[in-house]
Amino acid sequence: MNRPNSNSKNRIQEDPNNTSDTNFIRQEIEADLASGRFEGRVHTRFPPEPSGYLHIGHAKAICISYGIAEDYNGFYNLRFDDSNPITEEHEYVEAIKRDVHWLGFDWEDREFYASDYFETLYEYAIKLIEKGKAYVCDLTPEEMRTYRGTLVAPGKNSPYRNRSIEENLTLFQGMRNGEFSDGSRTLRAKIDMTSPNLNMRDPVMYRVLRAPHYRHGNNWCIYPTYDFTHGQSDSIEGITHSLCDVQFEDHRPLYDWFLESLEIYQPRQIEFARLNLTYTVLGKRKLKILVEEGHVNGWDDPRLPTLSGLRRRGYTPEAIRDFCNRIGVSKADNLIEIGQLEYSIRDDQNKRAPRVLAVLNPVKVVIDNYPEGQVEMLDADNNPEDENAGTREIPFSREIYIERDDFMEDPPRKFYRLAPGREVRLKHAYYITCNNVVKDDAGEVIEIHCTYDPETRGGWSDDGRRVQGTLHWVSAEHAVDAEVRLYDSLFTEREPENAAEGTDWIQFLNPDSLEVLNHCKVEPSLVGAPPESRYQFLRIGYFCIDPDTTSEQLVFNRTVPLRDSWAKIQKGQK
RNA sequence: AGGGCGGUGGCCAAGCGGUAAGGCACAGGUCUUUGGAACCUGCAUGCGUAGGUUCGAAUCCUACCCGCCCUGCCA
Repeated sequence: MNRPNSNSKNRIQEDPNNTSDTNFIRQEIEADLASGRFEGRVHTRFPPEPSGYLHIGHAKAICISYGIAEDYNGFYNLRFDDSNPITEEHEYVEAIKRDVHWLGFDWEDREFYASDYFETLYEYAIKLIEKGKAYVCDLTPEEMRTYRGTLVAPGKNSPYRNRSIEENLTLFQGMRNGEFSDGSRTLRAKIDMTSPNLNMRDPVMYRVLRAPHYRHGNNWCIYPTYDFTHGQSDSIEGITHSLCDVQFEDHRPLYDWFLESLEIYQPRQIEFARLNLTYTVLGKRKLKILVEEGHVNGWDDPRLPTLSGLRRRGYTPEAIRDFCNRIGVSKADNLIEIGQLEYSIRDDQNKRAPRVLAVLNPVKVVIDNYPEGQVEMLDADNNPEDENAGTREIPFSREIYIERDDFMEDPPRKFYRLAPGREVRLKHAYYITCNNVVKDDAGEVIEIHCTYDPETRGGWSDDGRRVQGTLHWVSAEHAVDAEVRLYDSLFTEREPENAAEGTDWIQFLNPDSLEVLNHCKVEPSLVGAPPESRYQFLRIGYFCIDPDTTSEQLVFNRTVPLRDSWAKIQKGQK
């Protein structure tokens, strides 16, 4: 990792869009740096449990923890908090690593697993028993709940709380040796059953659980709880700043109690608010339900806010990091509008995505005065926002497809597109004027007849003539068929989880979140593009090649539509 | 109800006793071979409420109101 860095922080502070440069966490870290609290070190970590895929909320956490380590010239670890063998799988480890790398972060050789600390944790537990600070308890789960008390009533001491150190040592060894049945005994911290902080009411440190661990097989039949694992893991790794969700704020006294009782190195935990997004759900359990109950097609369904879903949808890591920088960091509850995320990908793709012509809902146009059989290759710039993007050639011929929405027989005011008697520009090609239309028996327009002006090649007119509209098109003879998947929000409610008292969020799934269009017409240059290639379909939106694409069939995902002020005008007219 | 943490424009978010940054959204406008982009303009006499301290308060004090989290041998 680069050492002294005097520039990266300044670079960030110069970016007016970045609100993270002055956030309260950085202020605390700077105070620690100034006071020499951690000998000037900054060492953070991202501690996922491998029981699901990463989502945009994790991206926020990663950007905060890793971004801070980078900016203060420190280090960051990736640690899997894998202390519950029931829910964890190796598949998730791989998926998480892939996503973190994809986001653009490299933890180098600092990849750790809490489960690798099991032996140390076991020794820590014995140390607490020896200090009289932990005891083996025989209460059943139900009994323990009763003894714990309530939010307003204090708990009462377990009848097993005063076992001798010797007996506790023997019993705990017995737990490890498999002498007791699952759930029959626990090791508990001896703290204070009357504490107003429920986490301090003699929390469980170890449970008996005969389940194979994905990394350690059947080596263990007792597993430490998260509370007894997390803080010590940070300590073992020499983390200076443990940045986490505000939900762990009242666990901090417990972590500190363990660390102080164990007399081991103590990191500083700082909490921030988790991300919430409109029209979706974030939260491992809910996402898992969507995937496992088949409401979506896997963890990488483009409608999901998972990183793999966003990737498949066409989001770039740069756009996601930009989003995370823009939303800032605080402790206040928040609900970010999905439009904020969309802004970041549009901004990113506007600068980078090659423009191509594609017609999603085609209607044929015949240019009556264009020579039959003639084909011209026309120059088209690949990206007007990028002067280095170059140009390509696209074929033009007598019959083309245009968007059905770009023609109206009886247009309203402000409709700048094709209509009988109207002249419009075909992007990169010619001006055409509509003469008449052919309809089928149902009255639907099936063919639009036009004439073109040969003097307007390239889309220019020397006589100063102005046309109101510019249409995208594709030569019928050269067009390639494609499947295009249009996505809308996964939920119909802004806050599916809070939409109605006592209702199930799943009922707010949007039945129209996926619309598949077949026989869309795209320009031939798109043949052979690899998955994840991203384009702007001119005048429509940003699209990305889906991995379902074969040599026979192109499949595109719509990442996000272009902003559409015509749609707004239409809405206002209704 | 006990504890913890929050409350600055529609959504985020700076602000740290000297008179409300910025982004998204929205509304106008300029420009335009994408109704895109870019550019310009507008958008909190107000910081949960009520008092108080002060020459001066979003910032300090007091009380109250509202929201979120905590009663897994999940993380």
